[in-house]
Amino acid sequence: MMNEAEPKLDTLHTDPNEQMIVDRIYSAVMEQKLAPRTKLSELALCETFGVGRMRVRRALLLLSSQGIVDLRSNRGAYVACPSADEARDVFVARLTIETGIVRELARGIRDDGIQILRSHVEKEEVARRTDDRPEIIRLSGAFHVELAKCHENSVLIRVVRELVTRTSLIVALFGTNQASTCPDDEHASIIDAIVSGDPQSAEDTIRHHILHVQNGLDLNQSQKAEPDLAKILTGRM
Amino acid sequence: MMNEAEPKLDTLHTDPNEQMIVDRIYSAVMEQKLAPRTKLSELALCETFGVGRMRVRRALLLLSSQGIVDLRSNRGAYVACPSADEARDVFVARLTIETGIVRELARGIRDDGIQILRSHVEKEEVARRTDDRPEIIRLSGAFHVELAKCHENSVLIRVVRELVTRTSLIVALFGTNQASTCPDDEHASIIDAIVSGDPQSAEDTIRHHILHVQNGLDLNQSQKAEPDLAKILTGRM
DNA sequence: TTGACACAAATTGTTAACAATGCAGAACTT
DNA sequence: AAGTTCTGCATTGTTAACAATTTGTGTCAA
Repeated sequence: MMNEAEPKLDTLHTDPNEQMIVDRIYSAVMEQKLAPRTKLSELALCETFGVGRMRVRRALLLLSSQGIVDLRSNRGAYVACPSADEARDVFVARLTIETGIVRELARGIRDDGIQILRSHVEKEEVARRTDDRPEIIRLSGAFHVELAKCHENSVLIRVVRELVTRTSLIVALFGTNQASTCPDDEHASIIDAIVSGDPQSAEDTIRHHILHVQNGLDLNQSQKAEPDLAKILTGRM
Repeated sequence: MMNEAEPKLDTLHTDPNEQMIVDRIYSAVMEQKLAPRTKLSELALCETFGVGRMRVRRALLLLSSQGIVDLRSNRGAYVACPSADEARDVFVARLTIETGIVRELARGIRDDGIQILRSHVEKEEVARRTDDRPEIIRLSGAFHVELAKCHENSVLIRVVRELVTRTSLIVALFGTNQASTCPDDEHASIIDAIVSGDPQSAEDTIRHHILHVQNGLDLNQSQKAEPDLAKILTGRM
């Protein structure tokens, strides 16, 4: 029996449908509790969530359709391992979509939206002061989803959530030693730019921010933990 | 026995996987061969594609995750019937994403990309001259996907394809009597704006175009063929 | 005729068994 | 000892039967 690292997913006690399973894995990836290339065996997920194989397989299919999971025929499901090209695609797509979102928000945002964003940044600061690393990572990505939520557009929310999640995988793979998450005060700057009402300024700010994250990566070098090594490490600890 | 309109899907003779099934239904919806609220019974799809129920159910799940199909528990799968709110979301998302795409294309587009776009518009004109309505509809949507393809970004291509398909459903539901597809020469104008190299002009052109399509709809009125009536008509012809 | 109720048929959802594939370790050869 | 083949085990893929729900129909009563 293998004793590879178990996915860090708390067991549920309710009766979850496949969307709950998808969300749980989604969250785990976003919080970098599930590393790229982690094997997601059907049996393990069945036991973790207390459901039949069908539910698990449906959830895995949905996850694979969003690029979060790689489904390899007859070999199982693995947390996705984006290539450098895919990573670039994700960042370009984020630039395209998120700049559009903040430009529109700069033209008019509801007051409660601003409230939510500011309190979100506050939470980030708290997490940073208490050095709660998982929480920092989670909130850091969630901020961008909150921006999309201010737009109140179901399509954009879904797309941004997908892209933020994939960004987590990319950072895990290509991140350099330095702080590999969203820098400290840039989220606050984005809010300020939105509130100022200048679309161009808002666009520039978030573009700078996203590029900042991308520049913290090393997309030209090989990925961390190439397949063979990872296999060795998980096979025999 | 019901004698409702059969889905217009030619039978296949190869051994398709679920992605092929998804693509076929995708195409049928984009070409408006499958109307909203059309029931997609598992048995019918199994026979049409010559596959087992599992493949069909996986395909339907994928389609539902993209808003093309509504999966109602214990009642089956139906071609999606977007609400007016969902329709607005789709158009806002298209504005956000497609303006971003053409702005970037205006900053630099490969020559072969221009070639493809121009020959695409030519095909549209041919189809229009020969009054090939299904082909007009198909090409009209496909143009926007081709724009995304010029960007060579897998994420954006996928999202645009989804949105264009959903737009087909929306037009089918909310379209007024008039020409409910992309107007004649606006696609050519978009190409010209891109080639001119002025991002702002390109953005304005495609924004105008998308809004033009949206204005051809009647999103405030009730949808065509409200549920009850449709039920009556299909139940007893 | 209309409505309610009951039953039958059809369709979807779930489960479990089976088949097929890949993987790992043992045995064998060189 | 290194490499190769073989065999058994574990995991995934598929099928088919079964259960549950909805839907349509027919009967009956008001």
